[in-house]
Amino acid sequence: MDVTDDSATTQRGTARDRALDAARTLFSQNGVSGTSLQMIADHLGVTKAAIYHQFHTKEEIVVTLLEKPLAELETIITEAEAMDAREDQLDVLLKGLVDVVLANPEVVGLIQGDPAAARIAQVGRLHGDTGRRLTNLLSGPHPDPEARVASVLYGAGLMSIGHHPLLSDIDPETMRSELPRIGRLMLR
Amino acid sequence: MDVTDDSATTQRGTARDRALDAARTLFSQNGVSGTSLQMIADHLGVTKAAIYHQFHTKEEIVVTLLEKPLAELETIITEAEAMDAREDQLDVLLKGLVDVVLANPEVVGLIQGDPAAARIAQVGRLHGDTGRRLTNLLSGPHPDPEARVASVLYGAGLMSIGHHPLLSDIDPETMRSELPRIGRLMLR
DNA sequence: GTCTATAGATAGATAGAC
DNA sequence: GTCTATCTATCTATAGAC
Repeated sequence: MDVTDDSATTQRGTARDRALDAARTLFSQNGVSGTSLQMIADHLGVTKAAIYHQFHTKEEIVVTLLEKPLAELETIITEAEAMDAREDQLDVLLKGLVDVVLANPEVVGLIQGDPAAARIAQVGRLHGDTGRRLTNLLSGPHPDPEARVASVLYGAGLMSIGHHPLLSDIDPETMRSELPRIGRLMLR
Repeated sequence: MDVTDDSATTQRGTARDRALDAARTLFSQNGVSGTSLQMIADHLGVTKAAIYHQFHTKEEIVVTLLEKPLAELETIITEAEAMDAREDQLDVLLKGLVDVVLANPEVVGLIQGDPAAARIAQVGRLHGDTGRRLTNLLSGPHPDPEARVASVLYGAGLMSIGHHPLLSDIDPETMRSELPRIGRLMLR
C-alpha cells in the first residue's frame, strides 16, 4: 500500500504529524502522565517502536506540542508590550490571548491543568520570563491585590475554556468577541 | 509517644489522615496519574503496604479526598436553589463557592485540571447532576451564549485559583471579598 | 498496625531484523 | 520507516510474617 502523493488529509511528515495529533488528543483527555506511549501507538494502529522512531522520549512529544502555542504567546506579549496606552495594550493582549487559546485549545488546557506539561513548559529553556511578562501585562500598572486576583482568575479561566465540553456548541465568533469583552470588564 | 487528645495538628485516625494529607499534597503537585503509591509512602516514611492497609486502591484515596468538597458544593447549590430572587441566589452561590474553593484549594484544583480526578468525581455515583445544577445557577434564567461563556470562564478560573502560586501572598479576606465581587460583575 | 516479599502487569526505552 | 523482541524499572495490588 504505497502512498506516493501528499494527500490533503495527512500531508508530508505523515507519521510524525499523526503521532502528534494522537498525542495531543490523548494528552488532553487523560493528561500527560495518564497517557502511555502504548495508548498513542494503539490509537494509530502501530507499535510503540514506531512512535520512538519519531520522538526519542515522551517528553520530546510534549515539548513539540508546546512549541507552537508558546511561541505564539510570546509574540502576542511582545506586541502588547510595544503599546503605549494601557487600553491599547489590553486590547492587543486580550485579542491575541483568545486567538491563541482558540487555535490551540487542547495544548493550552494542558499547560494550565497538567502538572507534567506545566513543568515541561517552564523548564524547556523556552520563554523563561514569559509568565512574568504576561502577569505584568494582565495586572497592569497598579498590581494591587484586586488587580492580581482578577488577572489570575481570568488567565486560568481562559486557558481552561478552549475545549470545555459545556461550550462545545458555542460558535468561535461568539467566543472571539465575548472573551476579550469579559476580560476588559474584569481587568479595567 | 501516645496521643490521647485530639491535637490540632494530626487528630484522631492518625495514619489514615496522614496518608490523605500526603496524597492531597502530592496529587496537587504531580496530578493523580503522576503520583504513585510509592511516592506517597516515601513522603510519609512508610512502605506501600502501609498505605494499602488504609485504602484498598489508589482510586479509593481520590474518592475520599473528593467527598468533603463535593458534599459542601452540593449543600451550597441546594441553598442557592432555594432562593427566590436571582440576586440572592447569586449572592449565596458565589459566597459559598468561594468558601469551598478556599477551604479545599488543592482538591478543587484537581477536579478542574486532572482528568483522572475529574472522571472519578463524575463516576463515583456521587452527585450525578451536580454539574448541571451548578451550571444552571451560574448561567442564570437566560442561558444565552454570552451568559454561558461567562459562567464557565468564572467557574474554571475559580477552581484553578485556590492554590495558585501567583496569589499565595494574598490574604484570604481579600480573596473572600474579591472573588464574589468579580463573579457578580461577570455574571450579572 | 506495619513490615517483607512478591506477584502480575505495564511503563519508558533500546537493539536489531526486515 | 516500521516491525519483533526484549530490557529494566516501576506500577498497582496481594499474601502472609511479625
